[in-house]
Amino acid sequence: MAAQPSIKGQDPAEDQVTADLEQLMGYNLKRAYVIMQADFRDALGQDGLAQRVFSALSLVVQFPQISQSRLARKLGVERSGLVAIIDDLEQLGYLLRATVPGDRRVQALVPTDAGRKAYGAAMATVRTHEDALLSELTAAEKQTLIGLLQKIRHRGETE
Amino acid sequence: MAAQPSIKGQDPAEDQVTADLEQLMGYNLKRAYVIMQADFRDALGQDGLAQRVFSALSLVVQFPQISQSRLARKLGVERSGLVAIIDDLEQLGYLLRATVPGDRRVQALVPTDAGRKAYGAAMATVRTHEDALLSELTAAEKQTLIGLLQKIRHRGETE
DNA sequence: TTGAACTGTTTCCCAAATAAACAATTGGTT
DNA sequence: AACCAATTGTTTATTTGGGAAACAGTTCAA
Repeated sequence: MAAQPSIKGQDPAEDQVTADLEQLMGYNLKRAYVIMQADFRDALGQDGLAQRVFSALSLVVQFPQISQSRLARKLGVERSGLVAIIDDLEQLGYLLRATVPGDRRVQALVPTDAGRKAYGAAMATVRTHEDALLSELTAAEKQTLIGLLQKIRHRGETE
Repeated sequence: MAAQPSIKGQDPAEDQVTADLEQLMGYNLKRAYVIMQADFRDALGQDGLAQRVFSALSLVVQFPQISQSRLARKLGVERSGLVAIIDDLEQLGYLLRATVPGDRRVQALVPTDAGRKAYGAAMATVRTHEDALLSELTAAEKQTLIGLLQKIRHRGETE
C-alpha cells in the first residue's frame, strides 16, 4: 500500500508516485496560489503595492465613491481589515476619503488622478507578468481556468 | 469608461459589471483559495489539523522515513518552518523522529499506527467536504481544473 | 585534516486576517 | 418625540502563516 521506504539520497521514482495530495483541490489551489502571489510581488517590486492594496485600488477606480463597507464586502474582507489598506492608498495620494452629504457616517472613496495613473501602470505590469508565468497555457485554457475558479467563488461566496 | 457613481444603497446593476480584477488569474486564484481553505477548516473542526499539518502528515504516511529536509522541499516550505509542524504531529503521537543508522544528522519521520489512522479519517472527511463544495462541477471539470493548476505549479516550482 | 555543504533547530521578524469593542450616526417604530 | 436597532469607520489585541539568519553537530570530498 505505502511506497517503498526510500531511505535517503536520490530516488527519481518517488516523483512519479501520485500522492493523495495531488488529487485534492485544496492542495493544488494553495500551491498554485502561492506561486501566483510570489509572481505578483516580483512584478511590482518589494516596495510596490501589495496584492490586496492593488485589488482595493482597482475597485475604487472602477467604482468611484464606493464606501468602505461595500468595498470590504466586495473584497471579502472585514471592515476593520480594510482600514489599513485604505490608509496606505490615502498616504500614497491614490485616493481621498470624501464626506457624503446625505450620511455623515460614510466616507466615499474617490480615486485621484495619480491613483488612476498608478493603477493603470500597475495593472499593465501585472498582466505582463501573469502572461509570462502562464505562457504554457493557451488563451482557451486560461479562460477555462478562470471560469472554473469563478464557479468555486460563486458557490463559496454566497453560502 | 468608469461606471456610474453608485452613491449609496442597493445597486443591483453593479454586480453585473465585469471588473478588471475578474480577468486576473491571481485574483481569482486567491479568492477561490480562501474559500477552499475556510472549507478545510470547517471540515476538520477548529481543533483539527491545519491544512499544512495535514499535508505534511499525508506525505509522511506516503513516504515513511522521509527526512525533514526532503519533506520541506516537497511541501515548498522552509526547513525552519517545518519544525513546528513536525512538533505538532509528534505531540499528537502521529509520527516519530527516528534516528537513521548511516547519518546522524538526519531524523527519519516514521508514521505511527495512530498517525495512519488519523490521516485516513481526515482524508475521508476532507474529500467529502470538497465534493460537497465542488458539487456544481462535473468530474471532468474537476479533473481539468486540477490539471491546469498543476500546470501552473510545474511552471512555478521549477523556475 | 581541513573546509564546504547539509540537517535540524532556535530566535526574531513580518504580513495578513479576524474578533471584539467603541463612538457617531441613521432610520424605523411606537 | 423618544427609544431602539442597525450601520459606518475605527482601534486594539490576537492568531496564523511564513521567511531570514544564525547555530552546532555532522558528513564528505579534496
